[in-house]
Amino acid sequence: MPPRNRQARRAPPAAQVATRLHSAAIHLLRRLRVEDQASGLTAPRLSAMSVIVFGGPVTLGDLARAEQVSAPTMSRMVAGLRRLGLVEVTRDPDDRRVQRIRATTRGKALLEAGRGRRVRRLAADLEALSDPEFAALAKALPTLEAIARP
Amino acid sequence: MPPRNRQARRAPPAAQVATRLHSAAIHLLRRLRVEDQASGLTAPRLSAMSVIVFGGPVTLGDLARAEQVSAPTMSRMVAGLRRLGLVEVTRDPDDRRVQRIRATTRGKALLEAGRGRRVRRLAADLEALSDPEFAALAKALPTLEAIARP
DNA sequence: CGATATTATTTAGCATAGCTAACTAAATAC
DNA sequence: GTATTTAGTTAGCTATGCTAAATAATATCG
Repeated sequence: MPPRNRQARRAPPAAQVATRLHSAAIHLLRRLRVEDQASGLTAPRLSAMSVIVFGGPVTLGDLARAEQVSAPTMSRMVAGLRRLGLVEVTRDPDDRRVQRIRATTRGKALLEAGRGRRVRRLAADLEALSDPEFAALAKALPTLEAIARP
Repeated sequence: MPPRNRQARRAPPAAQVATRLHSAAIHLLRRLRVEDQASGLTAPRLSAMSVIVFGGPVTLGDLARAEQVSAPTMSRMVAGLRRLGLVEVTRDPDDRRVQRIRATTRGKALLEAGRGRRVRRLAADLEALSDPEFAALAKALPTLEAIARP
């Protein structure tokens, strides 16, 4: 008899789930991105602000690595955010080469507002789901989170 | 007695699922983005190529709307992709204002290769899941897809 | 039918975002 | 105490984003 699949019967292959999950993630975020216009910030700046706000005080190198851009690019971006009063930068007293970048109150508020718009839009769509659909999604959530940040 | 929740008992609120789903999608794609370096294309170009390859021949306006950028921005990007030999552009015979943009064989190959790298990486992570985790994810997939593109 | 409006795209010009190469300054190694 | 490494900046280039204005083709309407 043929070898069992990973699930007792007829589980879709991982490659197919990967393809569809990848595509769904792209389309989901593309759709939610519309809300970002209201923030008045560019996408790279919003993304950097998100790392700064949720990642506590970060160094410039941390930020560049997190955003997968070069140090000079991030250096300039932080300068821009600083001019806008969204972040403040102090020197590390123990190692005076490194900076500690943190969000100002205004910066936090701006990011939270933007995130709120995205999440509220998504939540509204979730409300429209049937109970079993919503339950299935909620049940898969921890696994999705594990996959997202290994 | 208190009103029942949407699920019989203790379903998480939509807002919480939305927050977590949003965050998971962001982190998932941020992680997979690493693979894009190998393509040699910038992120906006890869994204546009994806719309062109999967969306059949598209007009410049379609593309600009899909990518949520202005027409001038997309006009220039298409010119760049054309210089690289990744797309070709013809005029619509019925309405000579509009273009029909389509991927060349080389363009298709390049995009498929990049997508393959991302999907293989994701599939490898999915393989490491336990059977119930994988099953839960597979079960939630259609709902996720419905939410992703309304 | 011809003037006018609308639609699709391009051009011009500006700010931001991406890169590499080369520099400064501080900390570490030897 | 000189040499090396590490963190960040400066310079200079290309690409990506925008708005305003131009061009060209189609659609409208009187």
